[in-house]
Amino acid sequence: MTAKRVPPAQLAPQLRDAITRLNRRVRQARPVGDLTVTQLSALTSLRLAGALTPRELADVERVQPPTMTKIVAKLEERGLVRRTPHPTDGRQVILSATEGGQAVLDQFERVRDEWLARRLAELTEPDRETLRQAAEILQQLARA
Amino acid sequence: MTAKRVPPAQLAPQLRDAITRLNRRVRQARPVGDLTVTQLSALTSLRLAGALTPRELADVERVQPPTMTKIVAKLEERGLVRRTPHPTDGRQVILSATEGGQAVLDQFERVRDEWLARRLAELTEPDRETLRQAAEILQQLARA
DNA sequence: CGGGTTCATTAGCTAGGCTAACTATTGTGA
DNA sequence: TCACAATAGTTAGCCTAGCTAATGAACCCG
Repeated sequence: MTAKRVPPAQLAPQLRDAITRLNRRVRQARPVGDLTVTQLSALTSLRLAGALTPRELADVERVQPPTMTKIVAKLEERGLVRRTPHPTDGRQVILSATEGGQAVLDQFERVRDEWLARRLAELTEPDRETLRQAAEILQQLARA
Repeated sequence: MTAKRVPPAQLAPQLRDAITRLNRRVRQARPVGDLTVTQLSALTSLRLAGALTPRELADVERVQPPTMTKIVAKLEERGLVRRTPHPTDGRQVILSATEGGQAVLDQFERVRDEWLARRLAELTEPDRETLRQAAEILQQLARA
């Protein structure tokens, strides 16, 4: 794959379409049970952090608080997340993954035949390396 | 950025989260007027192809026909897309971009201060090259 | 101590997807 | 030639994913 200098204004539509289409495809493939990608992502962030407030989790996931309220409600309904009162501030709650939530994530991390992992396994090593680097840059862009 | 061998099962969550978060961000930034990213993408595909049936456009955009029916209805409402009867098959319609639709896309292609284009302009050339290559791979994954 | 700020939630909305079912049209085989 | 199967697009209904504005409870600061 030879390098071609593509100006940002031309790369933007290409990247946007790629992101849009892959996102659709990824969302259809429920990686674990019937959790949505959004729920899975929030649960993963919660587990990585140990505990977060709804506002913090919303920030990490790049959504507004009301959206996170609903996501967390679903996870709580399924027993995957617990809420505890904030030790010093009555306005806040502390969220953490329950053992059930951790188990779901453990299972997810071991899945090798999940759609995206399988597709990635079919790529060449250099292509995977490109995507690994791209993932970091894309996360950076999302934080901008 | 040194290369690190990351197995596919580990890369999958990283890539998925990156895609999910950037997709959210990209959707908030309406690149042209008040067209959504989905509408813009469909209109772009239509313009590139010259004319497509709803089924064909749905295939290109990786959505189901009922979804494309609704997307096209919105574009038609705004006078950006026209429907014409199929010359030989009464079941089908032919979709094409109107002059208004083409003008919108011309305008979009000239926008340099659109959010994503600006973010990309701020990256290093090697990072942009990584994303250019990644966009191709991601499109390929979306077609899988 | 009162007003402003913060936190999370609720209400209401749009967009984006899907499946199942439907209607109209075409194609095929007996 | 006709009946049935298949196809194309749409409609209905549903769920997910987001947002903003408003609300109530709690906290902070002058």
